[in-house]
Amino acid sequence: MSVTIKDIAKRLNISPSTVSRALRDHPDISPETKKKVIELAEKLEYRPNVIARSLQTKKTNLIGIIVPEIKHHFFSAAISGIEEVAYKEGYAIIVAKSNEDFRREEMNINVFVENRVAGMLISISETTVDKEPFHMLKRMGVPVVFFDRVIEDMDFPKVVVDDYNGAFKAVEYLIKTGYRKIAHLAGPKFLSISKLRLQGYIDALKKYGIDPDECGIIHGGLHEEDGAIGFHRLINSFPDVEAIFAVNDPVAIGACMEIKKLGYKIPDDIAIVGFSNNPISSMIEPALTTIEQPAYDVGKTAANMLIDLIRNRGREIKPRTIVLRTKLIVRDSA
Amino acid sequence: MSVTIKDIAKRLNISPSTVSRALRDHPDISPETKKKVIELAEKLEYRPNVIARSLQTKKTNLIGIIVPEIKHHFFSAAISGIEEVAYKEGYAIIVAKSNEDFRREEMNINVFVENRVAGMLISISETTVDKEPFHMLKRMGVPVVFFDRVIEDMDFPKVVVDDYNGAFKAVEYLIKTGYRKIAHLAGPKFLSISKLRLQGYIDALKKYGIDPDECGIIHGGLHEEDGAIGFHRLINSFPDVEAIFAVNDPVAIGACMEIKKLGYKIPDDIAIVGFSNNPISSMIEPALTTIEQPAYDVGKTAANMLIDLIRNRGREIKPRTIVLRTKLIVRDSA
DNA sequence: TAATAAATTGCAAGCGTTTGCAAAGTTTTT
DNA sequence: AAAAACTTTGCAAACGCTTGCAATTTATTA
Repeated sequence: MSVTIKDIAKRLNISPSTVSRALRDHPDISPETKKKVIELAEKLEYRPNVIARSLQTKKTNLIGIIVPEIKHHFFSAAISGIEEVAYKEGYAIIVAKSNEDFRREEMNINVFVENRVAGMLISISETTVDKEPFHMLKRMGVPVVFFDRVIEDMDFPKVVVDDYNGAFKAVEYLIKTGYRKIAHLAGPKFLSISKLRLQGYIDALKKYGIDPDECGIIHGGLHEEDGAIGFHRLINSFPDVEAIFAVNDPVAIGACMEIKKLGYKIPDDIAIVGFSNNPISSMIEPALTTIEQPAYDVGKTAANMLIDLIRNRGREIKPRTIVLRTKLIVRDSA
Repeated sequence: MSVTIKDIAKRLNISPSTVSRALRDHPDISPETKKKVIELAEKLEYRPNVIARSLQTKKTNLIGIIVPEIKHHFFSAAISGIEEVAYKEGYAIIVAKSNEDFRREEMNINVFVENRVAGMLISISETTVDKEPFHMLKRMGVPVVFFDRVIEDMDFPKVVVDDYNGAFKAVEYLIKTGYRKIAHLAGPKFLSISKLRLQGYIDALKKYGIDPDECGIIHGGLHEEDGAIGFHRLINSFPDVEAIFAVNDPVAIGACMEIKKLGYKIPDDIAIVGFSNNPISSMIEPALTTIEQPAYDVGKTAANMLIDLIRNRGREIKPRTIVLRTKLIVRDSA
């Protein structure tokens, strides 16, 4: 069906090895044969078979990406960033989503291993507790970089945003604006990002002598509906809440909708700050004050780290964590 | 490094072929040897080498996806849908973005061909005019399905939304609500979706005896900024515009921002309808009336078609076009 | 009991490349 | 003119798996 190096060799009465070398511009081959080979290859529309090459060289140009969900803006922007550097460096990306399900995550990891990807970029699901699949990757020597949602105590490199500081800045801003009763709509308890944002929130309150226990911390999911539900629970337990720091923008927006529906005014009755700076957040009414999270850069940085890792295989590289800076974007909701 | 079928064979004193068959549960192999093989494979953490298998079987489990941009909601949702069915059917997806650049699109196509993907799902860039790369795919016999942004006169199967009808419905709704001077912020001229939406707009006007030439058709890009720019040009040429139909939500939203900035009220001074039903559109103020475009379903449908194509290779399948229905979502902007 | 059939297993080739090394041909050096 | 040194090409094995067919072993039948 498709033309191979052998076909070219036969038509030119030379050996496959010569063709192979000619096509890759090997210095051993004379200019004339190179010319002949390349011309015929073009004429026949020869396409190197990467699969055969990979089998031989034991290398692939595939980078595997696992994310909880593709269509969430943070992840799709991160993937876009990864794709950008992967493309420039000659890698292709293969992406899988876990749907926040650790079993599916494990399946995806297996598929990637079986496809012998050069390395993986992983953002774990919120249900991931079993670390065995990741230990397996370690044993197999697969280069892995975690991004955003990481497993803290595994020594793979990580790229995260400064969740703690971002949260701290957000809450500090609220305090300085004059609020005291500042509640937190927190994320899933086991997720590193939730924990860090929660801690930043708590520490900011403490720094200004506010007792977190009297403010209201409501754990929930990461989506809009969780914001609405969370706000309901909040307003029941802490009717005198003045401001809210939400674990992310969707939750903040969900809460906003609910707040407005219940007839409160933002920010006059209740102020609110989100986290992520989703494109949406600047367009809602009132525009959401939030923490900018450089999703695209997270992707690019993680991809660059991974490619370094892949290329330096052998030479030991110390796993390190890169923390990208967040920025407070003040708009109208606080 | 990693353990192979041969390793298992050697340790068990049997032949590689037996191991191969045992692992794939071939009926020829006795239950006892199967058991031995499977147990040892697990103990040694054997992982089949998909690359070697692909080389042998001349099949891969890779589906290539090319989109103009990953982070746009429509595409990320479509990719999510594709991933869903691909996962279920045992395929992995490899995704590349063209950045709306036809040269990069061609590069991506080549990479996919060289990786011998089982098939491709393509949504073309807005700069694509040269069809040669696609003819090449045809010559090579690569299964391809276009989705959303298609090349109309190529006989690959296509999955699109009913752009024409969606546009028609949107404009008809505006007319029935009482507007007459209805302008159109159109997309890039050569894109099928632009053309169809434009045609739907024109035909709806004509049906009700309105002359499109007196309403204002402004061509531009597909992003927010294009909406702002477009509205500016519009209001200069057609100061008495009453309503706007925008080629998509980002453009509509960009126009909204500008409209509000210039002090007009929506929908009282100017009504506006978008296209896509981006998540954003329900959250802005006023909530955007728009046409729902089932992005996730487009992805799923296209993936299913492609997999059919892949599996039926040989048996001729007539390329056909599937048109997914759109729905008018009435909210506050019109 | 010998012949036949069925159940297991192994041999060997092949998928399309790459690559170390040998072979042949050409040029330079002594 | 022979030896040495390049230059250019080809041989053959290898990468890890699959598979048609032959070989072996075991069970069945006449």
